[in-house]
Parts: sequence; structure tokens; C-alpha cells
Amino acid sequence: MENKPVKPLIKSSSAKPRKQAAVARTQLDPERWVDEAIDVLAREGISGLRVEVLAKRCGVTKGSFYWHFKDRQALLNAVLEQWKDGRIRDIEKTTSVAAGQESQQLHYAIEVYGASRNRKGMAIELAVRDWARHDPQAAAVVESVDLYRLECTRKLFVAAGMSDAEAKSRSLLLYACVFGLSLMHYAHFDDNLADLKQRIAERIISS
Amino acid sequence: MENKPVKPLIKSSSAKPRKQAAVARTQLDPERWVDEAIDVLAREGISGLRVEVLAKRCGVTKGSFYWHFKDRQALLNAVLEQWKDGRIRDIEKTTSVAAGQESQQLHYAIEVYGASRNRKGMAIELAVRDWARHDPQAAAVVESVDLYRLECTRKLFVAAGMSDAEAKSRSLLLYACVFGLSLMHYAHFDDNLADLKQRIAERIISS
DNA sequence: TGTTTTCCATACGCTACCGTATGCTTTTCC
DNA sequence: GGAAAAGCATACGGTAGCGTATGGAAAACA
Repeated sequence: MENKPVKPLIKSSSAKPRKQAAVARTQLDPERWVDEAIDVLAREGISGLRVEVLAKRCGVTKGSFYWHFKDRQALLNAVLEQWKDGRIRDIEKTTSVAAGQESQQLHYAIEVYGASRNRKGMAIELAVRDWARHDPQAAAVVESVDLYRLECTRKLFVAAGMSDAEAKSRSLLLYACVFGLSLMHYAHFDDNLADLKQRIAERIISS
Repeated sequence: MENKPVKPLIKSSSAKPRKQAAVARTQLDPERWVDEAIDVLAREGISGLRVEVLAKRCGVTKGSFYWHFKDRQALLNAVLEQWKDGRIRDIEKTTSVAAGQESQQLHYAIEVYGASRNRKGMAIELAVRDWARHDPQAAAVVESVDLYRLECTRKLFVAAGMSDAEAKSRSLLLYACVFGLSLMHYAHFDDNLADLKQRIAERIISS
């Protein structure tokens, strides 16, 4: 029972790699687990995120998992934290812009989410939000991310010349529309989806 | 093995009640099962919709369930059908309006979804859409419902005086925003959410 | 009233999970 | 090179869920 002397719940990042910086050794670190977990989350949703399934994807067994993590919940917490950090960084990158380019940047923000190249990102987004509907912790993370996003785009709208109240409503409208679109099945609603999206983006952004 | 003579996959609605119209007898009909199933779906999502859980909620055991339904999938199919039918009826009711009242009716449509009194309806909506992300059948149902809704509100926008292309984009924007808002956690973004929603509705509907 | 049909309970086998215990192998460190 | 620690495999007990088999009670029917 005491053969796991200092088993860390989450391995501290101060655990420096032995010898050299891990020459592609097949050692599994928690980051690897979390990355794979997020991938499974995107594909199967939170209910498909099982430790034995995850272990198989990593090419190991549960024994390895329970060395790196206390239990399944510890992994889920790590997933939430990594997702949150990634989103915050992404928002800051997306909404930082030179003066005068705010409208273009807002258009870019919309396009990025709606683009098919970002399929996985949106799948994660939706999976996390569904998760948040039944888990207070996930809900808290989603809320913090939402508020940060809303605040960032609000500033863009203000910088673009809108009143504070109007900027807030536009910011909320922007994200609601982005997530809502990803929730709908409208591919057969029109044969010119590009024009449709363009009109929507204009409606959201332009004065 | 042959003691279930004509076990119907889904009991045909032509099964007339014996004697009188079931004087609140505790007999379980498939509709009752489906209603309870939708309730569970709203609360727990598709992954929480288990037959033994459902049976307990109905005050019976699995034995009863497997008499009424071939298997779990048969129940899920029935749930999808009932949801679809209910949505279609609801849309028709919501978007039928006297000439000249189109804008008001569109405002009403937005308000209905966002209202807290319709919490359960939106919970079902989100659960079904999450379901649709992993199940082609559910996806097909969602698509048909989406297309019908989009078409109905499109007509309203046209009747309100918009071009066809603009009406389509507004219709899509409307539903995307409605569902997107229900997906976000923005309660602490502003202290006057009513005004926020009002501005958004105006942006979606007004010319 | 006796038989048939309906409806449900109980019991079973099976699989997929979670988490623990324990041992084996490979590094790491001295 | 030998002890200690890290990293993983294997085996186990336990729960939850699906679907089947079968029997029993109640209603419907004749």
C-alpha cells in the first residue's frame, strides 16, 4: 500500500525530465493523458470519456492511468483547466488588434468559429457546454470563459465606435450566434451558405 | 417463448382502451413511457436515459418496459418521433399570424424560447441536439425540424417586407441566437439582461 | 366459470466500467 | 552494481446497465 511514496494527484510541472528532455521515450506524462482525453471528449462527449477507453487509446492499461491520476475526476479537472487556459490564450490572440482594424477582427472571430477547419475546436466547445449542463464545476469554467470572451469582444465593439450598452448586446449576439449555428443543421436551407453567413456577420457587426 | 402473441414494437394507437377509457388505472401505455423518457432526457441527457432508471421512475421494473418496447433503441425512436411531432405543431402555432403582425410574432418567438418558463423545453432541445451529434437518426430529425422552423420564420420575415435572401439570413440568425444564448452563461455579464435581450431581438428582427 | 391475453416481477447471464492491490520491469540515483 | 523510485501490467471485487427467460396476477373474453 505504501509503495507509492509521493504519488501526485496531478504531476507537478516542476518534475523535470530525467537525463535529457525525454528523447521521444514512450513515457506517458499527464499532459499526454489530458490531450488524448480532450480528443476523446471532442469525439464522444463527456459520457464517452472513460479511463479504460482512454488507456487503450494511449496504448497502456488502467494501471498507468491510476498512477498519474487519483481518479477519473482528477482527469476531468485537468481537462477543464487545460481547456480554460487554452481558450483564454486563444481569445487574447483573437481579439488583440491594431486600432482601426476592430471590425475586420470581429469578422475574423466569427469566421474562425464557423470554419470547417476548426471542427474539432467546436466539437470540444459543445462537449464542454453539454458537460456544464450537469456539472457545476464545468459550468463555472464555462462561465468564466464566456465572461472573458464577452468582455474582449465588447471592447472591440466599443473601439469600433459603439455605445457600451450596444457593444454588450453585440458581443453577446456574436457568440450566441456562433455557438447556435454550430448547433443547427441548416446545410440544406440554402444553396449559398457563404452569402447567408456573410449577411449574418454583417448584421452582427456593422452599425 | 410464444407467450407474447402479438407483441408490438410500438403499440399501435388503434389499441382501443378496454371497457371504458381507462379509469385512471395504473396500466402503463407507451405514451406514458415516452413522456417520462423525455422528462429524463431533459434532466440527464441521452446518456442518463436508461431503461432501469426509467422503469423505477414509472414505478415498475424492466419486465414492463420490455413488454412495451423491443429494446432501448425502440424507445429512443419513439422519443424522437414524439419530439419531432410536438415541435412541428408548436412551430405552426407560433408562426401562424394575422397579416401585419409579423414583427410582433417574431419577437414573441424569441421571447418564448428565452423565457425561464420554458426551461424544460429548452433542456430537451439541447439534449436532443447533443444526442444528434453522435446519432445519425437524431441528426436527421433535428435537421427536419430545423428546416421547418427556418422556413416558417423566413416566411414571416418575407411577410414583414424583407427580401428572400435577407429573410433567410434573419431566420437563421434568429434560431442560432436563441439556441446559442441557451448555451451560454452570461447572467453576470450585465445587470440589465432584459435590456440586453431587447437590443438583440431588435437587431435580429428590425429592418 | 374457465380460458386466454395482458401486463408486470423476478431471476439470470453478460458486458462495460470504476477503483484497488500487487507484482514486474525499467530508470534513476548513490 | 545495488537500492530505490517510477511507470506500467495483471488480477480482483464491485456496480450499473442491457436483454432474455419464465412465472404469476389480473383483466378480458367466451
